[in-house]
Amino acid sequence: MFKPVSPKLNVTLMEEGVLRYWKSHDIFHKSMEMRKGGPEYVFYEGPPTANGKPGVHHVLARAFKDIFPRYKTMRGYHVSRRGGWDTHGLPVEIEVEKKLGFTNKSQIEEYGIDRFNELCRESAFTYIQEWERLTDRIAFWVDLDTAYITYKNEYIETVWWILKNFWEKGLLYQGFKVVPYCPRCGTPLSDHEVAQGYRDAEDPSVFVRMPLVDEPGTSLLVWTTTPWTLPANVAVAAGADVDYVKVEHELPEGGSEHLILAENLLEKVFGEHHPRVVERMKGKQLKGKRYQPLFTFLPLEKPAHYVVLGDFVTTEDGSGLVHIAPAFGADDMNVAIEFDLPILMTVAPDGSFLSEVRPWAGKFVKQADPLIIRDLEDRGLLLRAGTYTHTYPFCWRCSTPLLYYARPTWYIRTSQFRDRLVELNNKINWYPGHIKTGRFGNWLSNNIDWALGRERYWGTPLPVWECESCRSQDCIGSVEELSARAGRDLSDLDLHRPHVDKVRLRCKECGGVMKRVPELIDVWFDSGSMPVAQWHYPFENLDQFKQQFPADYICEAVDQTRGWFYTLHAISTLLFDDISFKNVICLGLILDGQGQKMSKTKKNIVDPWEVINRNGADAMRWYLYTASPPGQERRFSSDLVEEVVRNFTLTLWNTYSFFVTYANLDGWKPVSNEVPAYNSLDLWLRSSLHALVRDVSAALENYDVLGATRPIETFVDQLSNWYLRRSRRRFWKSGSDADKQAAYATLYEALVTLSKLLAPTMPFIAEELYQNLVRSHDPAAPLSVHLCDWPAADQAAINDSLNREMSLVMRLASLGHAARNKANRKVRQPLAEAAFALGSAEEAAILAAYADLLEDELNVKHIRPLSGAGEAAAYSLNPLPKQLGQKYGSRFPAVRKAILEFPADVAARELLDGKPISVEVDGGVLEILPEEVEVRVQAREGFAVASDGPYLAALVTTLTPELVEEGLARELVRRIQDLRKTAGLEIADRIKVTVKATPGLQKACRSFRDYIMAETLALELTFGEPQNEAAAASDTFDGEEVTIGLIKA
RNA sequence: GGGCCUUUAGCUCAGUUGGUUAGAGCGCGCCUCUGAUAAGGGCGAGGUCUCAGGUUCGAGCCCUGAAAGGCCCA
Repeated sequence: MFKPVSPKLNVTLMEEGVLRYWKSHDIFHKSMEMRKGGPEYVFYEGPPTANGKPGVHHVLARAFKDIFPRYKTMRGYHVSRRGGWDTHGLPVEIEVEKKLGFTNKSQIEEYGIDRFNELCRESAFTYIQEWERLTDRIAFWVDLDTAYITYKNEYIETVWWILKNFWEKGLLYQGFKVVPYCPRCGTPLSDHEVAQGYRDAEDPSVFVRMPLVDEPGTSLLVWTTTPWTLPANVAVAAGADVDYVKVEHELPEGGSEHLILAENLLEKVFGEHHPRVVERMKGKQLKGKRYQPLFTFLPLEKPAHYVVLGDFVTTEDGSGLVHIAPAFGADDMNVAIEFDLPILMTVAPDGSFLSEVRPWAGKFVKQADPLIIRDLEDRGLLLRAGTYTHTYPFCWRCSTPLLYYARPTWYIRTSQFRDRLVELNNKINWYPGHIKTGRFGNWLSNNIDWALGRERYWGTPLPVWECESCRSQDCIGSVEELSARAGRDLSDLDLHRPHVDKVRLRCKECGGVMKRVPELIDVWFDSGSMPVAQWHYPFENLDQFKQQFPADYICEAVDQTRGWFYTLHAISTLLFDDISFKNVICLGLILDGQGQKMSKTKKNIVDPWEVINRNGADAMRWYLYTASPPGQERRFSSDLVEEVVRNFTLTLWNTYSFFVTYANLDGWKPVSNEVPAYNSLDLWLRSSLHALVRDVSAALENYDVLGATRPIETFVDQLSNWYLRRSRRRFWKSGSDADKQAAYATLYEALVTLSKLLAPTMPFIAEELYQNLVRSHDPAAPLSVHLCDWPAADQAAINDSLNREMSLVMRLASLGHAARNKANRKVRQPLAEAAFALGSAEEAAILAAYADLLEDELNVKHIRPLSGAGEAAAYSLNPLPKQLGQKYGSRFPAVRKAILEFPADVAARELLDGKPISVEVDGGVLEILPEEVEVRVQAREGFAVASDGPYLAALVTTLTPELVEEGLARELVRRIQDLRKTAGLEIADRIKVTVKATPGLQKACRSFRDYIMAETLALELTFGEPQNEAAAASDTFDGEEVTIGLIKA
């Protein structure tokens, strides 16, 4: 016996039961142990931060992460999937700051970094239980017991080891990074803070002459809205492919000068009557031209004041020549690094000019703007000054205009590896493919050095110590090294601030005291180090690391292209000259039902628990897999998930429930030692099933999630709504013949195979089916579907022509139904004949082979082809453009015309017979093949017809008294069955029926007495007034009246 | 401003190397089937395939440009 299955499914109850089963049998760990010794499949978990609640987007990522480890396990791979937690960084600090009511960094220092970091350590796991609960509930199998944690000393030590490696290769250096900075608050602002403070602002707009050194009388015309940055100018940037012109500009005081600017901006700068163009050139021709500096307040340590090229140069505004002050612009700084330009720092951290900038020393830079403009004017360097309105960021706290301001920081010289990063990226398999050369590839080929330093508290400290006296620096790569240098055992030292800051080393150069530099490192370096640091490599676990590097598969959302995807790739490239992941699925964002991004402020966040509690984790997962290609953003609402349950889960469930119900009634058991007597429907289903196994397997091998899921939906639909619908009678009939055995065997095979195909994607329902269908009869079978081997496609069962035949039969059935509808003949009324017109002789044979099936489906007594001679009233020809167009190209219109002018009935006869016709085109004769023309037919009067392309269904709708009687009998059966249901009888209960009917119906009832009794499982059928104790009902139909009573026999 | 993605029915999405009549599901209306079904079937309403050019015998698909939306970066 199978466990009885109700057609009603309580999804959450079922899933929770499965969860308990997995837990009590420790299935997850068994799935890993079982495959020990098998080939390794490596999955890396991109560590989430547990200081916020998990949301739908986390379910998305976790759902996609889960598929392949499960699939590969079933394929025999050993997949240890270690979890991980990202614990450092600003988000954690901000939460703690909020809790403490802090608004700036000095409060943290007053409070004590020690205590502050302890709170951060706790806060990092505020929602750990939420995460564990959700991870568990959605059946993301990841090993959280052994999860790596980025704040552990061992983890940090490996990160130090990596940094030391970079240090020794000369890749770690100190430079400047331009950040949005509030001069009043004295602090840089994060992107998030900057975004809050954009406003329209009016700034100066000045055009300045920069006279060329080697071409007297010629100046570059340069535009800026921040005159205060001009004293820090070191270069002018031009666009390589921008068209520039040299113009002859008349001076008001007489004479003329030459100015260089972008051609596109001539009119914007000078108006319609712009000066005469005397020369044209591309930006790259300007490269290297030297000009006289506007100011010389600061000494230059490197060559400066020449034209460089920058891809950020546009011709929207200004002159197309961009003034470069590396200290005050991010683009400017990148150019400075690229061209090795000096960086002139003219401004103090409070926003005032340094004393070296003599005329304006101590003045706030924005207030100095007018003075600088006047100075330039006095020296004849100003062409024009005006104002310019644009959006500009202000401090959200104090409304001071922000300055872009260079702060000293540490960099990793990743740009040195730019080409290698790109090369290695070519070895990575990206989904969707465009990320590889698009968003990620572009990012790599424009790689700039990684700004590593952070002036914060909770994170991995930069292990660089600097000598107080000689400024020499050392990088420390392990605790052991630190102990040795410090001259004491530091193995118990917490490597976080402030403890590590207290460690002083002796300078190797001068014997002075070395202190650690104040910076932490970018938290992204932590997670990017994860392939190495999770194992505390190379201090231990050398084998594990080797075995688990690189990853076969990682999966995160698209926002990680410049996050984790990049840091993983950059670190492994610099460290090992190798990739760290082979296949990656890059997910799109989740939007709400209206296509808006989910955000706390919009209050449109969908709580995953709401969805899970209502429709279950399987349905949620399935929706995420099937809704759209993985890389695409997807709308999400719980209504859409509910649709999955209704259309897919319940269809599958009810097929399963049907099977179990009848298998139990018949005492059917799975047997494997004999080949069932399959009928054509069985063969078709098995052909589809094994094609499905083949296709789903191939899709999973290719990381094609859509291809691994949508075909299953189609199959389940056909299984339920065609195979089962057409096979029901085979299960109903009493006894146990070979045909019935074949039906059971086929349906059973389909359901068991489906449970395995669904195991990676819908792990719960897969398990539920498997337990009842397999485990209940085979105690020796694996404990769980997730411990099973992946099914193999039986190539011999796959028969493509069978699939084509059946889809023709379905199409004809559909046409038959349409014809019935048009004739207003309901299906319950049997009809004498249905005739079909077909496209070829071959198709006529298919019709004959499936005549029984169609007769049953359409409730007609006889199925046959439409006779060409007497019944087809008219033919028309449809020249098929695909075939003919490809064959004849531009001659197609003429060929088509010739075919349409050919006598249609003559052509039809030949073509339907499989013979070609000859038509004359442009004086030549062409042979047109049957497969190149579709023959359409119209039936003569007297049929109810429906057609579709070459196919036509024609019904004979005239009714004989016998047909009418049979129709009535079926009506009666229908009503008795309804009554059985409402009376609450079991499917197999036998009944006694009493019928009181008007004469016509009573006569029909007598004629079809056996049929009625067989259909309704009636042991007795009597005529007369129903007894009092019986369930009874009265009804009127087709002009007849009836009262039915029934009682359980 | 740059890069990438998206735009097909009221909604969610398919749409093969370009083929003339652009599909499915949900929702809506009418009809129908049913002792597995929360379902199924048929018919209908609902489309300027975002727009404009171009290539082609033929464009939802290819090319160019534009618009709108999204993400990332400035």
